[in-house]
Amino acid sequence: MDKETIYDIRQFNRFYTKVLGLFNNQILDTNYSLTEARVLFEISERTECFANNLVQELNIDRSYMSRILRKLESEELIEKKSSIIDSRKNFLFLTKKGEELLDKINIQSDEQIIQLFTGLTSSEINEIRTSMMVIKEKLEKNKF
Amino acid sequence: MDKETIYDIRQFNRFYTKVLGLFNNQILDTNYSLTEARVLFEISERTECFANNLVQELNIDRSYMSRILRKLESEELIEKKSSIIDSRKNFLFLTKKGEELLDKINIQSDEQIIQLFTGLTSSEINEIRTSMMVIKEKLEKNKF
DNA sequence: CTCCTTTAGTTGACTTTGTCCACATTTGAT
DNA sequence: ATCAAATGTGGACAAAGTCAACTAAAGGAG
Repeated sequence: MDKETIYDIRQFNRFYTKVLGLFNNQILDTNYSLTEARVLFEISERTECFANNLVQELNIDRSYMSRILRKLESEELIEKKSSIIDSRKNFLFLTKKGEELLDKINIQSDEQIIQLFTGLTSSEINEIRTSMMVIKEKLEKNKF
Repeated sequence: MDKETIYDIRQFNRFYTKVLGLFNNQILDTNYSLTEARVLFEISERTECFANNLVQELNIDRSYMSRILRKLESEELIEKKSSIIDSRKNFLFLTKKGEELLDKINIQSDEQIIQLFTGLTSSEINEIRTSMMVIKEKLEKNKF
């Protein structure tokens, strides 16, 4: 890899840090943090979800995850149900209230995306989309 | 924008959060945080740099920035020199020691990039690079 | 089965990171 | 001359994240 390529990639990384930062700091008008939102999202995406899946997927310390989950449980956004097969594990799932919150967050997140792209032509949007998929597919197959 | 497009973009954002997270957690064998590294980087990139530039570019609270700068100064990585034209402002610049640290961080960052891309062919790497530049240019011209 | 290692999750104590607000000083505009 | 806005500082605090020790259960190997 030549210097220019590395330079461009690092520049992109700095740039995209800023883009993502924008979203994350627009902490939506719920009282929940990005991390909590991501936890809810991951729980809803999985048919079976344990704390440890989240720890790995979101790269969060397990003690910290434990506290996050306890908080979400105390606010009745999720429920834990101990597994019969392996009683160390707890199945995690969203409550009705948790699903509603996630819906709300999803709507807001979609709107953030729309805002970011407003002003671009649909062919430009498509170019970006395609570019994103290229990056994701190639890096994913390589490392993730 | 249709639902599928928004979906793909959000998926990319989640994915790239993970990629960036990898890097950020690896500021390893210096005792400095990613934020401190970014501050040093920005100071070195600018011919004239004031605290407020950093606050805006890096999206960091100004009281927090004040403390970061004080820490960096106390460790002799940067120096402040009060502006004659506007005595509220301090010119910021790297000391020799700061430059050396930044060099070290840059080398490590380059290596992280190389690691991430090892395993891909050079045409794949080029596709990714081009894709990144498309995304950056289009979004930058639109919003940033 | 028993012993041992590994895995899942919890807790306490702590550090780091980030936020909010009030404040001093200085500048620039009217 | 006055007043609003900009720049940076400091106190007090809250949120986010880390580390080590611990319980308890599960999965072997012999």
